Parts: sequence; C-alpha cells; structure tokens
Amino acid sequence: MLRFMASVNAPDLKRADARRNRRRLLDAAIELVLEAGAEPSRDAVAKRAGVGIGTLYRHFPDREGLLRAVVLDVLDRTIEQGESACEESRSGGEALRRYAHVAIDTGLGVVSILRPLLDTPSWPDRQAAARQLLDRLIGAARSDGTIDADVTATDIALATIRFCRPLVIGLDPAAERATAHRQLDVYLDGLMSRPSGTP
Amino acid sequence: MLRFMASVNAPDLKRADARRNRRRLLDAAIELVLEAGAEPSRDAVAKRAGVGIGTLYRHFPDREGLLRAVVLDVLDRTIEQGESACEESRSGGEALRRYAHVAIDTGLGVVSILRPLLDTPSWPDRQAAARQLLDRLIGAARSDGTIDADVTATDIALATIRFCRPLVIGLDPAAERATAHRQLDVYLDGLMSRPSGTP
DNA sequence: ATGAAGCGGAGCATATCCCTCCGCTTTCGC
DNA sequence: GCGAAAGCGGAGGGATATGCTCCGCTTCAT
Repeated sequence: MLRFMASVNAPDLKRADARRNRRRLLDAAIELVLEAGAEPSRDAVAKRAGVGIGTLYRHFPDREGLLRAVVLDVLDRTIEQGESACEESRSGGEALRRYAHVAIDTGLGVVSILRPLLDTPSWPDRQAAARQLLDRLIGAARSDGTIDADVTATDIALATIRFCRPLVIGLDPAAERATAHRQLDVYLDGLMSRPSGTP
Repeated sequence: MLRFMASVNAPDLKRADARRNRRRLLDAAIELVLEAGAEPSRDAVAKRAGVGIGTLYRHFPDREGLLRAVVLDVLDRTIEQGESACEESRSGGEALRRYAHVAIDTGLGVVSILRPLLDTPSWPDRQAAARQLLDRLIGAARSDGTIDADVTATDIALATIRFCRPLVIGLDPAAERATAHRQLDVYLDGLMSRPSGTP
C-alpha cells in the first residue's frame, strides 16, 4: 500500500549486484558515521563497503544524497523492526525494551549525528512516524507502571544514541554489540526500577 | 614525596603562559579524542586550544608525546580526584558512584581510545594505580551489598568510557555533561538494584 | 629595563579527498 | 547459453587538509 513511498528510499534496482552494493554502501556509511560522530569521507565509505569509488558515485551522485539515504534507511528499518518487536511483546515495558535494542541494531543514532549537517526538509513523515512509535511505547510502559511519569521520550532517544556508538573503535564488532546490549539492559533496569520522585 | 614523578607528566614550567598553554593543549586534545574516538590532527588541537601551531610543537615535539601526555594527565587527575571523592564518601556504594562521575569529568575514556595507538611501555605504574583504586571501590561496594558479585571492574570501566564521550558533537558542552551524568546515574541505579542472578 | 623564554603563523612538502571517465565484468531476458 | 544493457572498478588530476620548520615579534620574570 505504501510501496511507492518505500521506493523513494530504496529504489527498485533491477540487478542483484546493484542492490547488494547499495546496501553495502549504506551499511558502511552507518558504521563510519557512528564511529566518527561525523560525516565520513567518500573514499572511506567505498573502502569500508568493499566497492570501487565509482560505484559509490553512481548510487549517490551528490554528497547529501548518501547521507539522506542513510537517515531514511535507518528510520525505515527502525520503524519496521520496532513495530514488529512491539507486536510480539506482552507488556508495555517489554515493548519499550525491545524497541531500544532494535534501535541499537539499526543504528538509529546516525539520525541525530547527521541531522545538523543536513538542511533537508524531506522526511518529516518518517521522523513523525518514529516519534509516534516511541511515544506510544512510552505511554504503554507508563500505564504498565514499569516506568515513571518523569521518563520522557527524550530520555530513551538519548540513551539509544549513546548505546549505538561503538565503544573502542578497533574492537571486534560482535563484542561491541554484545557490550552495548548488555549496558542498555542495565540502563533500562535503572529506568524501570526507580522509586518515584528520585531526582 | 612523589613530586618528581608528577613532574614527568607536568614538568615545572617556569613561565605562566607556558603552563597555561600546555594545559589548554591537553584539554583540547582530550576533547577532540573523545569526540572523534581517534587521534586528532595537530592543527585541530592547536586551533581548539586557541594557540599557534608552533606552540603545540614546542610543547610536544613528536606525535606520541602529546598522546602520552594526555593519557598520563587523565590518569593522574582521575586517581587524584577519585581518591578524594572516595575519602568523602560514607559507603562503598557512594564511593563507587562518585568515582564514576569523576571519571566522566576527567575524560578517563581517552585511555582506552588511545591505548591501541600507543606502543608505549611507559606508565604501568599509573595504570596499576587506577586499576587498584577501582578494584578497591568495587570491593567496598560489594561488601556493602550495593552491587552484586557479578559486577566486575570491567563493567564500570566500560560504562565510564561510554558515558564520557559526547553524544552529539555540536551540542552545548554543559548540556552534554549534564546528560552524561544523568544517564550514568540511571545506569548505576540499574547496576545497584539488580536482583541477584539476573542475566 | 632587559634578556631569555615563549608565541604565532607563514610556508612548503606530503597525504588525503573529491570527482570524472572509460575499458572491463556481471546480470538477466531471451 | 548469448548478447546487449546495466553496472563495476579504479587510475588520475585538481583541490584541500595535514605535518612540520623556521624566524621575527611578544610576554614574562627578575
């Protein structure tokens, strides 16, 4: 039903190698943005993706194109996976917890890192959708009683940014992810077990 | 008593402007390392410090010199402030919490970011001292019963690395620090309120 | 006041980055 | 299989950033 909207971000490329390379480029860019906390060089993106520099320029002719595609990709995947994690959950608290873990895996943090660099008025819909999802989760967890009323969407958003950046750059990615998820769980435990009114 | 050892890291510079500039350079380098998660360019350090590039090269003639000085400076300040925070504390749990906050303010995270880049066998004493301090704090908090036996020094160390890196780079430093301390408190709440045996 | 120590930044060599172009390779409908 | 169309890779050249030196001017301590 929204098929054509999805195609804005992920055009229906005919050839398999083109689709594969596009995905590799996006993944590489996400990694590099999270590592550096800034816009990566194009050469670095192509190298990390394991494709030629020419391929990068064919897929994303201008600088902003790549970064916009990255943000859109991350938002889409977060919303999609977040929704389904949400559906599988039995309580508001569990749903919120699952969403946060999803956000780490999708690399949601790139959005806040990249937004200041992009003067684009192009994806209010996607941002709004992500925001609504989060608000819904917060509401559910609140009525569950698993989080206090003073826990805001911003708290969760800031935490996911923090936890989806790599800790020490040379580290094994698997160990990196495992640490992030473990630390996030502890953080969420902290949020969810606070006696009301703790400053 | 250990005055001469301290001078290895902070030589007794005669002139006030030299001392001031040295400190500015160290602070700038710490900021940049935490932001980028990597070795910063020398030009960037001098610019951030507000001094001429020549001044940087006079204080730190070679690349490693600056980075070593940064690590030593951070370790020294963490140990010193950590010790005194420790003395002011009434319980093991409080001491551990204070130490973690100190580590954020001193920028302890640079050590793990920089260590892979430095092939230096030069400050085992300082590292050992920091490690001992942390172990002592963990022990105290354990016998307090404020943390579980399965909470390790590594858990605390990794958390401090995570929380002392800036969240979004353009952000106001004061807001940045405030967020970091708030999030750290939540994380510590999580660590300290875990029912035994939670995976 | 004055000499010595320190400061700043111009400037050059080097490395990195941006982007184009075109011959070769892969894919897919037949 | 086969051929054409679509995609790929990376050399290369101009632009930019970085590493480091050098020396005339400024600031500090006495």
